[in-house]
Amino acid sequence: MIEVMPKKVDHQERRTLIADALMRVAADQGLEAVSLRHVAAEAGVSAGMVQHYFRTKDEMMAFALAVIRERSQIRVTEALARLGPDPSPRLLLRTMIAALLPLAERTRDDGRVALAFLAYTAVRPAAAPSLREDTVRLVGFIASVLPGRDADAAAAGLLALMEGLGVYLLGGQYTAEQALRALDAHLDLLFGSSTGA
Amino acid sequence: MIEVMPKKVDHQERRTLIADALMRVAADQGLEAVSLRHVAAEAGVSAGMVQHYFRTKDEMMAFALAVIRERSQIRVTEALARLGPDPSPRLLLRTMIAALLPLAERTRDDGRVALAFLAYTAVRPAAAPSLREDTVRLVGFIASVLPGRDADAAAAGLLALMEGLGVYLLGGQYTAEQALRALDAHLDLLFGSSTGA
DNA sequence: GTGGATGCAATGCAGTTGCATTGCATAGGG
DNA sequence: CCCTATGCAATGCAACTGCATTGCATCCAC
Repeated sequence: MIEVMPKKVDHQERRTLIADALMRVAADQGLEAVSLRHVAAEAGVSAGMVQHYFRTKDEMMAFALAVIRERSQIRVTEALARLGPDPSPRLLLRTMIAALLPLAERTRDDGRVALAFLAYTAVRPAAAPSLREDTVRLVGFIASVLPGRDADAAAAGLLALMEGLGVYLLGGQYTAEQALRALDAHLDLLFGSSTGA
Repeated sequence: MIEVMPKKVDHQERRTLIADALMRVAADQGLEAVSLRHVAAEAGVSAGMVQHYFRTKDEMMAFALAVIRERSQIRVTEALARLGPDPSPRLLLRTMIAALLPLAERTRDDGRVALAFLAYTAVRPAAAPSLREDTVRLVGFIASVLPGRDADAAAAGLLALMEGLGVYLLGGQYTAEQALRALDAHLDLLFGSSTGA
């Protein structure tokens, strides 16, 4: 490696460990409960160590956000990989969106944190560009597999539908079944079919 | 009046004034920046007065949330009133949804605060029931004017689309034009037409 | 008047925040 | 064998938090 490294610990691993703790705290007490000491306690390390790996709180937040984005990517990739080769566009989209929705209890925590960050970046536009990038890429991809004219608007709509379903799932307004029914109904419209899932 | 009232000020008006300040603070610094003193300063009153009108911070938050919900109601009602009598279902829905979206700069602040509260209640389910109520009512109303079978799922989808558009508008992912195009495209699908707005 | 309720300001307090600083243990490289 | 870079703990600090308390000015009922 290039560095001189008279060290022994894996820097990146430690940072991820801390980011995990931050996400746990944020998931059940909100982003506003995230503090150096709080995160440190949750991670079972000293507050000083957190400061050692993140010189500032914002740096820690930014890293956590990056972790979340990365994990979403991975979830999608895995879900798509579990499909056979050459799935139908409709199944592809349904699988991808279902993978991103906070449907299971385990993924709800991630969703809560993501939602908190959404509100966070709506006010502190510092980290917004990266989210924007993700969205643009997703819209482009969805549009590329959608039939019909004006695929861009339809793709934007589908993505927004997903986001809204996610929000309502987290707020308890929709049940998982309702959300999936709404998604399937929308896919029915887009693909002109009337088959369920 | 029923009360003994040896007072002179309008209690409700003061509370609304304070809630306004809270919303201004939340809109451009986030809900986590909301504190008694901060809100008081923004409202141009003493911190003690804020405590006088809201015995606890949570009480103040709850009141602000109620104000937001009420204002949304009003915006919708006004927008619908501006339509003539007997508008087409499609125009009705489009008008209603457009009234709820943070399209203009003025309404973006409200949207930011609403989004913050969404994340807030996703973690503190205390105020969630009232939001749930709103959603159920909206879904019911939308379903009642939608054509086609499975109007419930379609209504849930349309509402989720709206919420997602709102989120993306706030995050800067979508422009107002993109959001409206996506909305219209979706309405096209629902109503089987291909006319624009 | 006078008594009591009310509107509001001011202050105090314990707890928490982000961050800077200091101290020390280790561990390779020279 | 030193010695310098690193990992990490501990402490300190000013700022801030929500809230309780106190004090005073006003105003209405009597």
